[in-house]
Amino acid sequence: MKSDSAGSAGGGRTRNRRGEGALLRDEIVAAAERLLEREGNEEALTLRSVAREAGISAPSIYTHFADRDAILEAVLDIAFERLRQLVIDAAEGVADPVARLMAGCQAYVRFGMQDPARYRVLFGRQRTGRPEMRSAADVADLPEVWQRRLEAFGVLVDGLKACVAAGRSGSTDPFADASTLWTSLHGAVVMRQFVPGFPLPPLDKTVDDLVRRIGLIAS
Amino acid sequence: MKSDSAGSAGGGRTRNRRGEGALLRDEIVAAAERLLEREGNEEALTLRSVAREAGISAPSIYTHFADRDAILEAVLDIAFERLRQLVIDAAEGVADPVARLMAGCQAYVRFGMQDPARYRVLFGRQRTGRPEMRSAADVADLPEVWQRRLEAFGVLVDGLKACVAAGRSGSTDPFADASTLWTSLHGAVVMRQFVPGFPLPPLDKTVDDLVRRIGLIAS
DNA sequence: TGTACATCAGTGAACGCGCGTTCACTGATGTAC
DNA sequence: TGTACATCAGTGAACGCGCGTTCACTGATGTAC
Repeated sequence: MKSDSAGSAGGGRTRNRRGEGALLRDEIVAAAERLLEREGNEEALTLRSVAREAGISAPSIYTHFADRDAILEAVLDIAFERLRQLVIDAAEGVADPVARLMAGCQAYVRFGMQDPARYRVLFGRQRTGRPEMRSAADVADLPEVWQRRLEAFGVLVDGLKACVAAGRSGSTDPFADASTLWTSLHGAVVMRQFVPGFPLPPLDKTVDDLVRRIGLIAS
Repeated sequence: MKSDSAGSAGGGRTRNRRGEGALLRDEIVAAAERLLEREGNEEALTLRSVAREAGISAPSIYTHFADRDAILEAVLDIAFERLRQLVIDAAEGVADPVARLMAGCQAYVRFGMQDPARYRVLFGRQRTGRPEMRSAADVADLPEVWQRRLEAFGVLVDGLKACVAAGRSGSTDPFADASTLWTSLHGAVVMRQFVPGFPLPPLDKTVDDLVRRIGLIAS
């Protein structure tokens, strides 16, 4: 039944009008997103499966993407933007620095839990192009590649610094402690997905503990 | 040059004598291990690649393993055993409970960093067969699947309990806190592998901080 | 001790599959005259 | 206003690849008589 060409059931898409070929690019990305959400793993995103999902032939992809990896890159960008927005929105408007930091962290893990496939695209496997560097005390010190993608992390660093400034945190190296907090949140998310039956504490409790303890928040 | 059959260069293995066919099983597992170490990722372990590495034809695998997944299972068992042994060895003989807990945690992350592919086989991707349960206060409460595979985790739980008993930890729920410590160690390891250029703190410093802060060790 | 035979370890060729990528093409649509 | 033509969006068939798995087989080795 499933065929390589055309939208498997009934309709079949009508091709874009002349000059509007670029629209297909968005349709392809949207198809990739749907597929990622439905299948739940990155490997399901093959060039051919994306084409099928989009209701076009496989070669049509090449008009808009150089290769399979280019599609994944596009999905990656969207995912980073989504995460960034969620974290920033959650922190925004919260005045108390501890509550603000907490809200950002909770939003981060919520994204990871509710959108596991997309989270895994972001942080799940080795990527190519890994810039190296020695140290940093601020997000602004990071190479541009990191900056673009880790704005969400910046919220975390700034949040902890604000807690220190307000005398609510005893951290003497907020960048380092925020980094450790970040990797711990990451571990909390991915391990919950890896061993879903294991009796780990409720995630929001864990996040609360991690922020207070790693962030050295005075109780 | 590379051929599907025989050991690509020169020799070619001599087949086992009658009655010693089972020896090939170990050779296959050893080949899978070598391949995993060399290639660094689980996906490199295909039935055919393992056969090539072992210097045998692909169908020969079926005498000893039901299918591709069965090979991976064997590798998995070895990896769990290796991790278990490393953690237990590290903790053994250390009298001070805090130092003992610390030693176990350092051994855990050392395994993860030095043997990333093997670590990823253990904790890197979703697995089939996920038993569910609500809560636990002790490793003994866990289903057998977990017990067999998480003896290393048990060392951690016991270690924290010992700290509490010695009045060195303020934890009121050692199982939960040990769980959080575990997922945090996991995050520290995998994130360092994912973003190798990112200026994260030295891992042993991070482990020290995590144990003291999440474990509520009195300073 | 010699020989026929059963058993065992392992092979080679073949299958169908989905993949990424290429190529020459088709047919609708806008544009120039 | 009518028509030839260029352009553009997208297709269908084909390629070679490595994969997991099957099947009928081969040839050495131990065993029964």
